[in-house]
Formats: sequence, C-alpha cells, structure tokens
Amino acid sequence: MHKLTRDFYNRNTETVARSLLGKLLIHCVDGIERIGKITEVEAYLGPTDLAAHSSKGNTPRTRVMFGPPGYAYVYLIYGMHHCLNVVTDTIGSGTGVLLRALKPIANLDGVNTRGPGRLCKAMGIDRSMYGHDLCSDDFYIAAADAPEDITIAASPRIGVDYAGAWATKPLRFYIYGSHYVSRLPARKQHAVPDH
DNA sequence: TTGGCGATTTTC
DNA sequence: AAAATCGCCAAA
Repeated sequence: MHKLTRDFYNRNTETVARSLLGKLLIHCVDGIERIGKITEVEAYLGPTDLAAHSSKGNTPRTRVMFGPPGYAYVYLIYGMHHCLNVVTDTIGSGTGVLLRALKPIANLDGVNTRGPGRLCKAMGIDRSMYGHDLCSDDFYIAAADAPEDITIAASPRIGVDYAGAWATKPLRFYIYGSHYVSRLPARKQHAVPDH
C-alpha cells in the first residue's frame, strides 16, 4: 500500500477524480483501521461550476476548498448527513472531488458504503475532520499493492439539477460494472476511456 | 435576527 | 412521495 502524496491531488480535478477510482480510503479510529476501495466519485470544478459549493464564494464553509490540495472538505447536508470531498488542483482553485461510494475492504463488514452520507457514517467521518490533511497518518488515501484493471464510466452528477448547464455535464465517475455504486444509471451505462 | 435551502437517506 | 433536521448565508 502506497500513500498518495500532495502531488497526486495537485492536478486537474477531473484527472484526480478518475485516478481516485480503485484507490483505498483509510481512516484509523480508536486503533481500528477502516479501509474502503473508492468506486464512485464526482468532480466539482470551482467557482464557475454552479453545482459546486465554491460557486458561492470563499466562505467559512467553503474555505478549505480554496486552500491547498490534499485536504478534506467535509460538510453537513440536510441537517443529518456528512459528505467527504478531497481538495484538488492549485491553491485557490476551489475545486474538489466528492467521494460517493466504497467497496468494503477492512473493518467495514456488513456496513453500507454506497452513497456519500453512508460512506462518511461507515468510515467515521464527521465535521471534526473538516480541513484534515489527507497526507497524514490516520486519514489518507493509498494505491493498492495490486490494483485491478478497471473501466471507468461517466454520468451526470447526482442531486444538482439546479445547476443549469452544469447539471448535465458527465462529471460523475464510477467503476464500470461495480456493485458498490450508489445509483446505477436509469438506462444507458456508458463506458468512457480513462485519459 | 430571520427564513430558505440543500452534492441525502429513510420511511410511508 | 415526503419527512427528517440544522448549519450556512443572504437579506432585512
């Protein structure tokens, strides 16, 4: 297992989003190491992306999105669920990748890890992790020792219908054919090549 | 100070 | 189909 370094996150957001698929999210809580393989993500492209929280500007809530890459942007949604994002690209870009689903690998037996809210609940992530460094020792992402060959599929992002033209852009990426995806597309599941 | 509103999940 | 539930933010 090889921990991802800051350089990994300091790249184009879509590239990071695709690259995150198949990687391992690891969180040590009370000495227990929970591990899940990332199977579904969404890219949020900064202030011009009307679906991104950073389109509301640099506020106390979105502050970390405008900081350096490789940090956790965690927020509370609908008053009850937490969502985890990874900050990407250069400082000030306001970009990030939402982690939406995992395949349980370790200490997640019988836990539902599909959906951004369930993912956080399963991994023990809440607002106390806001701004946490993902290049740290207790909370990080790593490449698997023997990564599987995967095919990446794309679709519009979930729950952003209000975002006008941005709502339909194919910025949701997931492992084609994986059972561990929060929602399967209604009709066509279109595979796209990774770049 | 107030009111509307979610990058969701669960339940009816 | 609709509730649950609360921090954030713009407007007053």
